[in-house]
Amino acid sequence: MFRDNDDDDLIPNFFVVFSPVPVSRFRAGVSGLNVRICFPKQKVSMSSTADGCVQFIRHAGDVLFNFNRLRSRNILTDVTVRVGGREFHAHKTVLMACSGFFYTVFINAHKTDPAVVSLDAKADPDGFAILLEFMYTSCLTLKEHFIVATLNTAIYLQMEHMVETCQRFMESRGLGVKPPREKPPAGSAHLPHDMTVDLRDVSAPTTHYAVSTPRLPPLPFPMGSVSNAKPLSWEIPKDCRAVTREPCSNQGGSRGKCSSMDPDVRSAKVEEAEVENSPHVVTPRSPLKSDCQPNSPAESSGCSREATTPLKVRNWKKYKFIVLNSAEGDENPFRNSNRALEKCSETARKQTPVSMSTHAVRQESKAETKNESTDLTCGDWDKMENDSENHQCLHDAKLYDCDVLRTSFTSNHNLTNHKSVSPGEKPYRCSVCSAQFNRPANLKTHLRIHSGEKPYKCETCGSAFVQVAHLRAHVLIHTGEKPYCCSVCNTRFRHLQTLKSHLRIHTGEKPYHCETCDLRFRHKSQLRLHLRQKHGAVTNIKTSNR
DNA sequence: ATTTGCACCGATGGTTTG
DNA sequence: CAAACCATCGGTGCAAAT
Repeated sequence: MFRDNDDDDLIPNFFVVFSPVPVSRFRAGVSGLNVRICFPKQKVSMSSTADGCVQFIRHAGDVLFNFNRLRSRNILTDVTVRVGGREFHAHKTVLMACSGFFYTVFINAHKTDPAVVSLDAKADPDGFAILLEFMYTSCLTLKEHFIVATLNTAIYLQMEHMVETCQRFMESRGLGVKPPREKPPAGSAHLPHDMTVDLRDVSAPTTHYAVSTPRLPPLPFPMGSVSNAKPLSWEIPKDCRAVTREPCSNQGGSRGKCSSMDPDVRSAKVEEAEVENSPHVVTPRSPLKSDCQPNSPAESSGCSREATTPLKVRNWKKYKFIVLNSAEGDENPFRNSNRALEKCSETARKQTPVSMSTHAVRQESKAETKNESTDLTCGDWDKMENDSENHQCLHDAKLYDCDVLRTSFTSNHNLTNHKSVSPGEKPYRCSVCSAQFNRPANLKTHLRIHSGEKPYKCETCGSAFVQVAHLRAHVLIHTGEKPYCCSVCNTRFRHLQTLKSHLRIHTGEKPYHCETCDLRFRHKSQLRLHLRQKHGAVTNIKTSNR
């Protein structure tokens, strides 16, 4: 079963190691789970190899962690493993990468994609749960109650490092193992003999077929008498004293290779195994692998729960909103966005006229402070779908208008406050540059420019910012989030201003006007350049429609 | 050479909180 | 009601793409 993590956050799948430099000196972007990093060669000092390869030291672990989160939400899981009446959803690629058994099943199932794999009854569901968790977390939970189940299942799944680890665990606890009651016949394969696989035809997903292993496509190596093979089984002796067991040929050889091996060679291999593993104790060996079968994940020297506890990356929640959050088991984030929108709308109906956008974001902020999972909020919807007409209805709250400035306020109270301080009144003056502000807070923010104070630091790269909004915009680089979508061409942008600028391509708007020669430009930089080249100065830059 | 996207920065003002 | 929080805006410069 899936072990829920203490921290519900996802972590980005990259971690850049470099000396603090101005963020403008590099560009980084993420598309989904892929990261693209471009560095100017001379600007950044970083951890890299001589050939310029940038190593993302947490990448592998973070990717695995994200896979685990996907599994927990049943997103893109493409196989159901049935073990002892229990069902486990997982990703084939992960199973293949960790288990020789699953590798064999899936690599040979290219024509009939198995959506359900039923394991032999000898595979223990508790043991499988432990091993499955290991596959996704790199953390193997060993308990005496389940050690035999784990060991047997590890053997069944051909996870040799798990087998070895289970054995070491048993030895360390003074537990012993009995030899199999029946010595497997020579040449028997390690692959469980009576595995059944339900094959679901892709074109007819509701149809299930049950076939036995021998009817699977050919294995990488000859299987020999698969149907006669007996899976290994150990039992903890009642007296828990260490006992010996006999070498098993089906453990020491390659998967299914013994049958086709020259008898002399096979004999030599068995003898070699016996010598290597002492006369009485044989460590189950991993079957040889085909060319591309991955190694079984090995125990990390630093393996511990602490080591696998993800570092909290606060702003990863934003990425989660778009990619992975939403309700359990729902693969479409936008569907959940609608759900969240409905929730937001419901809330809006109950609210007095306040800004739902701000309100929702505040709720998100609160929830984030409490480290709670939050739904996509109205504000997030704003960022994701700027053209949401339905959303507008949420903001049809009663407004209070200022007839002088032609602005609106959501409460008469704020309108009164507004009128008490008119824009011509800026009583707060900067002692350094004499700039004036209408609020102390604005002056306070301004003063940071002079003091150099940048209290908002990015936890990922260490960049600091004067305003928290700047930090929020910045972290989008790390999360890869591009919340602003062009409704015309679906191009996504990280910043609203960029989207607005982009939309001019579709609308044909050219708001920057040269009054001298009546030329119009889409970007201010174009106008500036024009003025510099044609008129020799940068003056009177005005925009229309503003 | 021009267009376009990106990121940072300073500022403003709506809203909430205590 | 002051302080704080927050979203948003406009501006700027840079660099990649065309």
